[in-house]
Amino acid sequence: MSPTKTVTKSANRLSRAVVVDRALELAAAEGLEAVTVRRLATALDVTPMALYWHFRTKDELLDGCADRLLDGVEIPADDGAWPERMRAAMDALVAAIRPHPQVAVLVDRRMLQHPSGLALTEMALGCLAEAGFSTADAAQISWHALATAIVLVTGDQVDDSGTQADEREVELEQKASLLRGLPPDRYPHLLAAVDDMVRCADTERFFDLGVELFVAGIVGTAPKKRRS
Amino acid sequence: MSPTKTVTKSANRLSRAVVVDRALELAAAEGLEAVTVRRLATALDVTPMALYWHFRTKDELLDGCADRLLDGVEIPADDGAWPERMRAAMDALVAAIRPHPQVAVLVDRRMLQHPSGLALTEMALGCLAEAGFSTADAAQISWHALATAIVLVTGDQVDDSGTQADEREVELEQKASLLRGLPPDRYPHLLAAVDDMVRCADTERFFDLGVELFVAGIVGTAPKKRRS
DNA sequence: ACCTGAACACCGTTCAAGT
DNA sequence: ACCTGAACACCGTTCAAGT
Repeated sequence: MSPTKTVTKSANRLSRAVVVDRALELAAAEGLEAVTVRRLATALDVTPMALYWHFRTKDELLDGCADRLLDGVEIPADDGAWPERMRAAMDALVAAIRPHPQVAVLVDRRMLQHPSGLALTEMALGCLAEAGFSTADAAQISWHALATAIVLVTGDQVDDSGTQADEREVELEQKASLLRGLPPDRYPHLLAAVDDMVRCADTERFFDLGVELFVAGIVGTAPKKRRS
Repeated sequence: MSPTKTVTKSANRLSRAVVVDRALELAAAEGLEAVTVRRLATALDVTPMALYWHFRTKDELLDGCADRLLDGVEIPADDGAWPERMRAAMDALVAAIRPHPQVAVLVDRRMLQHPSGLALTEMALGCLAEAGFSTADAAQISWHALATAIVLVTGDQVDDSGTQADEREVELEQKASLLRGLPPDRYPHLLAAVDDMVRCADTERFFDLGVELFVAGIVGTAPKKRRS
């Protein structure tokens, strides 16, 4: 047999890539707060300090994770009407971070450090300029777009501590029954919406609505209105 | 002299209220990650374990901080057209959490646990029902409103670690000069907007634009359009 | 070049005890 | 009722050392 098949030890050689791999696995399995230098090290069968050869600090490691998500961005074609391009840019970002909701928060810091982040931002700023916004407004709206994408992805998910599936279910049910105890005369709408408040029935609709809402907001606020 | 004036020790008696006070001060001064059971204890001139008499866990303490922010909400009058009421609700929330940007993130978990949070949510759901949204959509939009308010407040601020004023300034300048090194042919809009991307010139405009954008999005997406 | 080992200054929290 | 003290199982990171 070739050594690459038997010698798993040497196959387990550390590198930024495999560390990030494991970090993403860990985050997916037990939440971002479980991604600890020490836990990551034991998961990689290595000393905590081994990681510090490949990353200067833990923050740099987390940046690596964020960059990995941004690597997956598929930059959309930059043609067509600006609202459609704006939507395409947001969809591309959302699609890239959706597979890793636990680490989506980290993308914020890397957006202007990563080629894909820069490309999407440039695209957004182009749309917003075309829409007639000042550069100051455009800048704020573009970062708002990023924040919206992140919030959409993270909001759909486990978030509340590293609890998993079943634990989460009882937690949600507690929250629901607490809401159901509210006085019906003062909270009619809330009581009618308890189930919808507590858990999201249709994830796809959730993302669509979120992006739709955002783009509609820009269109509605744009100084130069779009001709039909 | 009366004992209340001289005996500062007994004036320093612990209570949930004074612990939350100090926690908010600490967060304001050095960031949320500086709010540690042990640091908070030394700031209060007390043993770390003293806090555990008043709060079952650190999370409960942080909930206390969030509740404090929500206590400050001024519930707006629930009359007028729904887009105006929606805006009033968002403005009220933003106004309440703006004074404590560092702890704004914590509000998310408490919104449906706190009277003011419930009142604002009920109001928002009422607006959205009037606008013709399904309860499912309304629920998602209302939590999106909350997320937007929080993101607006936290986005304006120190956020990147507990760095303060001057440190932050050099950090921003680094980011800016990095952006200025980009190829001008590929990133024309980005280069034109570097200063606006890196720091927010007009905070008031930032909040207005954020809320405006959100409400406009709802108006633009609403099944029942508003009659002028 | 790549990793280990021991040590440091931190965390949140439990549990038994003091007053 | 309200707080202290010692202890436990964790953190991220530095620094010197191994191979």
